[in-house]
Amino acid sequence: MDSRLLLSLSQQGTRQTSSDPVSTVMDADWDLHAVVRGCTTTSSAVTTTTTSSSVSSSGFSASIPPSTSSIFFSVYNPAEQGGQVFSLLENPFEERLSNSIEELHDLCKPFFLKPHPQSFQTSSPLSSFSYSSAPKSPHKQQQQQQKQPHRAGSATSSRSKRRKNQIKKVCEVATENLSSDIWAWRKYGQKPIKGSPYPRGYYRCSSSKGCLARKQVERNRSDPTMFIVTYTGEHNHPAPTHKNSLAGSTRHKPQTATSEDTATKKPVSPSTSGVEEEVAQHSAKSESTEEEDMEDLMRDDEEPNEFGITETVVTDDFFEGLEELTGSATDPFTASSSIDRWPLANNATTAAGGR
DNA sequence: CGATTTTGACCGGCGC
DNA sequence: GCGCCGGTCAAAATCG
Repeated sequence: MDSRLLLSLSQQGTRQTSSDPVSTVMDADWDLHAVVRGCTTTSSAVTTTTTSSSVSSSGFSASIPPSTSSIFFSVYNPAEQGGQVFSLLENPFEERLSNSIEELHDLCKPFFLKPHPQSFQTSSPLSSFSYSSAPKSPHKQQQQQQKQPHRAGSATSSRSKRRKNQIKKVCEVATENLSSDIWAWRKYGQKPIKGSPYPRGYYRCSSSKGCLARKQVERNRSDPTMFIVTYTGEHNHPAPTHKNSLAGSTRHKPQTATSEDTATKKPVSPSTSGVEEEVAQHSAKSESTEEEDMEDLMRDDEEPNEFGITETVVTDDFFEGLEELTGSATDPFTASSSIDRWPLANNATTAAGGR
């Protein structure tokens, strides 16, 4: 029902005070925050990459569902404390959208034109989406590669400096689209996050053993219908051509299962487990068709969008911006139906890994 | 039997 | 230097 495309590119040197680990990504002088919010009327209509009003000069592309009823782009430079907000209502994909997209594109140019020294992976849909920060130190990847069998002592080197300078891609994904992830993910942890009522699930790519890709899924506290998916690392293997062909795809549990069930079990979308499982279950019905549709669309396009529609490249100020957007600009569509089920998952999960 | 999830513990980055 | 907290590990449980 509510799908949004939230695009946020940020480069900033004057980083806003944020302790969020996400905020360590970029270093530059300006910040571009493009928020595209689409509100689709039906959950089945969500995924479309075809009408992409894409800003793709450097591989960045944004797709907007045709049924989008309203779109907001906000472009701001935190250094100036200001910004422009393009509000596109009604028929956003007509002239005005294109105009605004162009505007946006112009605004983005400085960013897009920056060289991409390090794309995440060429075969991944994310690659079209990825940006690269100064490759200061891919610590995490190194750590993972060096991963040692014993945690104590020897493990120390493997985890060192894992947080800093880590390249992350943050996406806000609607519940319906959590299943749109084409990759196979295996959950390896879950933790309650301070300040958030919802736990965060940690996933790694299960398609390939040495794959360094990581994914974190967390429910958006200000908009529980949305999930914040953070990708780190990169896949070292091509994306599965078809979801059903995912290696080591997740198992299927009967409906009784609280967690794994929908999410990881759907052969198609293992990505949605842990936190989002309830929601995934909730939307399970529509998923089959939805995904079929999407795959059709994907086939039409060159590359599938990993998240269906709602993708976000976010760095530093994602959550701040998010709060502003979802908070101040409350949209009626976010009142969710699936939240009700959340407590279940939450209960089941919060106990996990906590401390 | 292999793959995945669950979950408590551990480790280290980071802020104070 | 200390404590908090996020991220990861790995054993156990579970499932197909």
